[in-house]
Amino acid sequence: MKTMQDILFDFISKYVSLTDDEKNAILSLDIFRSVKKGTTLLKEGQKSKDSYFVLKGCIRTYYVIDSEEKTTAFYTEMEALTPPCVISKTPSEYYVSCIEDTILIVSNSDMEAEINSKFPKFETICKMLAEELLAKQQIDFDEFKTSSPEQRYLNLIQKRPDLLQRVPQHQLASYLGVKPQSLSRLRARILGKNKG
Amino acid sequence: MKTMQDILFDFISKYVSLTDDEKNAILSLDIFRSVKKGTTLLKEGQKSKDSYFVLKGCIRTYYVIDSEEKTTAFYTEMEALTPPCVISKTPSEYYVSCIEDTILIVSNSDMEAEINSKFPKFETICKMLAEELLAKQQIDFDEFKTSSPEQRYLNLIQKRPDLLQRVPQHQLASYLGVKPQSLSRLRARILGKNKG
DNA sequence: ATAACTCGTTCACTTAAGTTAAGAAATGAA
DNA sequence: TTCATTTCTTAACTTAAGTGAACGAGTTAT
Repeated sequence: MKTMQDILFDFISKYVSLTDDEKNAILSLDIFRSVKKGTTLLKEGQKSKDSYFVLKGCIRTYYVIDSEEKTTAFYTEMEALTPPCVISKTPSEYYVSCIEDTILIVSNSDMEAEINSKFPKFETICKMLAEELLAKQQIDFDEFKTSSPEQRYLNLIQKRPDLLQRVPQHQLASYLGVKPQSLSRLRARILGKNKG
Repeated sequence: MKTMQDILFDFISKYVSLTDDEKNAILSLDIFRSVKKGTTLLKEGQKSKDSYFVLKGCIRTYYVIDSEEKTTAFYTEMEALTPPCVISKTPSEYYVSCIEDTILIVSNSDMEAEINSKFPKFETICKMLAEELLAKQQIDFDEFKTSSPEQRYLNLIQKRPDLLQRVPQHQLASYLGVKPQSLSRLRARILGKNKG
């Protein structure tokens, strides 16, 4: 049975190899955190220096626009989120909350700077991660722009089928860029096509 | 009158300060490149290690889907593009071409690795740039998801009014996620509203 | 147990985007 | 210049998403 630490180091080993010293330096930071379903990690208007890495569970980001929640992203196992407000050093424009009981790595940007100066290798990890995420997100954005809500939904079934199970429909809807009623209708339409 | 080199170093100075040695190391790479309007920098299916930084002019990325061009991004002065295929080391899914006579910095990922090992400071620049771009793109994506084509167009007028002047309508249309006819209609609609 | 909510679905109606086609205006090439 | 091509707009029609309302199923709180 893998511990959370094993999971973390397995992940990092995809990018660089770490010495025991470096591993201990990471562990000494005490960054693992367990949070209950429903917990809000970041609120609109708040300032924060925390980044999140999901080891187990699921978190989502959402805006409140005209007193309506607009969910824009889900982060599940092995996915990382650095809210834009951490980079821009301005109050957050959105909320981050847990939609399942979740185990996270929470890293503070000050702490990161410190470990970066001690172990330059971490700068390399972070750079690679950021570049990889940027490339991935570019592709996601391009797919979103070039497809219809129905295609996006079918695409989601292929790429992240787990989300359909673990996320409420109305949150999925805004993630797909439509209203919950439209997602219902769109699903009924697809079902009809497959039958007829 | 600013030279292209001045423009580059002014930009970098926003992130870190460079010694003359470091500046010379950059210049010795011979990275400046002038390209004519219409030049294709990257084709679908091609492999490449080149990243682009626009000093003057405008480049766009587009997919060809069902023999139709789908423009997904424009990069203008002081904006950088590292195509996903450079990160993933797979053939490119899209085209990159110049829509104006353009002056670029073209940097090769091998070359970057070399200069990174000589001057660790560059790793820091790249990391900051990547993180900043990631944050910026997250916000762009969120705005796209949470708004209608009309809102996106109005948003574009606010945020990148220059694009309306320098980019053909049909390229703007797919950038906004609609067909050219819909963009025409949508613009007529907005005009009508403003007249009353 | 019941009342109040939330969630997902459905329906009827409105609004806007996709589609097909046509024509005017601008651009480029011979 | 002239011819051909591309670009932009408009229009009529189709399709799908937004809106407001209603309903039942499942939760939560009292």
